[in-house]
Amino acid sequence: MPKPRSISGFPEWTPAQTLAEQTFLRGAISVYESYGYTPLDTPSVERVEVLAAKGVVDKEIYALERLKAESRKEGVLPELGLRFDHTIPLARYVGLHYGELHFPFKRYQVGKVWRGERPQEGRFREFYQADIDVIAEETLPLHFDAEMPRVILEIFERIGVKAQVRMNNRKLLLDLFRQLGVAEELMADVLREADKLDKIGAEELGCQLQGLGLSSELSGRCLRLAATRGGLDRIGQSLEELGLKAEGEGWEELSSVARDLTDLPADEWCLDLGIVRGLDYYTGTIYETFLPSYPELGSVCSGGRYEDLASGFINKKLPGVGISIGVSRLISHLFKSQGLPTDRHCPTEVLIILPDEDSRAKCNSIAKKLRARGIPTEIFHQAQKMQKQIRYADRKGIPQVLFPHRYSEDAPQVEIKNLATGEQVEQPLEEWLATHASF
RNA sequence: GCGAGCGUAGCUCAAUGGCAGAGCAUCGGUUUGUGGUACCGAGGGUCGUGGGUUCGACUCCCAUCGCUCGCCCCA
Repeated sequence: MPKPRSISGFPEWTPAQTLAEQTFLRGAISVYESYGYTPLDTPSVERVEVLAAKGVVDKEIYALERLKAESRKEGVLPELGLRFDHTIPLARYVGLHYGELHFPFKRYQVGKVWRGERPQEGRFREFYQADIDVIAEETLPLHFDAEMPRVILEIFERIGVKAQVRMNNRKLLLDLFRQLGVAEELMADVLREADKLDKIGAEELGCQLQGLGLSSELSGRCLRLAATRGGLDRIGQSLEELGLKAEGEGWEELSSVARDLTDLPADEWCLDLGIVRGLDYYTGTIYETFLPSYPELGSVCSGGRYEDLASGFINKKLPGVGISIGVSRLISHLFKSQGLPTDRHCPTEVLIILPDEDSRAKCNSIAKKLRARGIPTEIFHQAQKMQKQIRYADRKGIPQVLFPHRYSEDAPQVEIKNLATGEQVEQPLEEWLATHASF
């Protein structure tokens, strides 16, 4: 028999952790739906030609083949691969089903994606992403760019974790670095480095920029630009100090989104000219989301606007904007730092004690009433000592234990013990249900 | 692709080259209508795998596989 082992980069949680993760996902889904986003569940597998947009076949794409593929030849790519995000599948889907969709198309997709990376802290090869995107025909109102942070902040509010969405605009970013005098051929490298400001610090970034051939004066100005963060006024002021013009399409877009968000608490979002995003396809607003309580975690949720989502698949102009929560990275870090409770090992809210075999019918009838109220209920499986039955509930983190001993159809009295407080009440079942109907 | 560290009980880890251990977890018990704490007890091991050195290897050497953590990259 082979030894059971874990596979690097493929996280596997305990039941308690899985429950916490699934609860988070359900919470995210319910917020997404509250904004009208509709679920989409595309296959895990796409054709490699679809995944390899722009003709680039990345080695991080996992291929899918039969174990004994007859067709495997030297130099011939496999036909199928596992999706590495939800955006490419969405583009393919929209291209294929264009005629059946109503625009703006607002969809969410929660599921696993796969990347053949070298795993390390916070980087997995299989992980959950929870995406929302809006796709429109021809033009997509900027209102949707402002909706993304609203939705995301609401999800983090649910789990009681402070979050801050930082936004920038690709056009503005390019415009400003050009104004500073960064040469076009260096732009990609400069931006890639500028994105690391938070991670490596100003001093190291300065060295890297000069290493690229920037003068010390220019690299200093790039540093100041990348470090610019705050509200609209603050950004405008900083640009003025740097002698840069706050104008143009990028500036107008970013300003408009910012004005749309003025009702949100000031510490939950900001503009940040150091946000770059690696993806080539972002063309407008871009987002990164940070948790102030866990600065070491980096961005847990990012995305942006793209002018042409599906142009490779259909001859239409379909702009979109979307954002994606890196659920696995987030969750695993919260587990490590006790940021998410994992005391519940199962969904059970109430364990019904089984005093003896003759009471089983009675217990079943009580359980049925509880379940009808939406209370996850289990009956202990064997008429064992009470202390064993209660200990079972305690170890699994089941919050309430119900003693059916006095219960009868004529006098439906139950005793219910709260294991957290040790408090025990005796009252008619219906009466207890009326006060505990919703967990 | 590059680099570093680590593989011993379910988990976290000990063990000068000389009998394989602890804590936690699990299970049982401390007189059976009430958990957590405490005490007593039990089960559980091809020391990742293969080779070498040695009277003798968990320990030293080589190889291999795996895991972890960095770098690169991150559509």
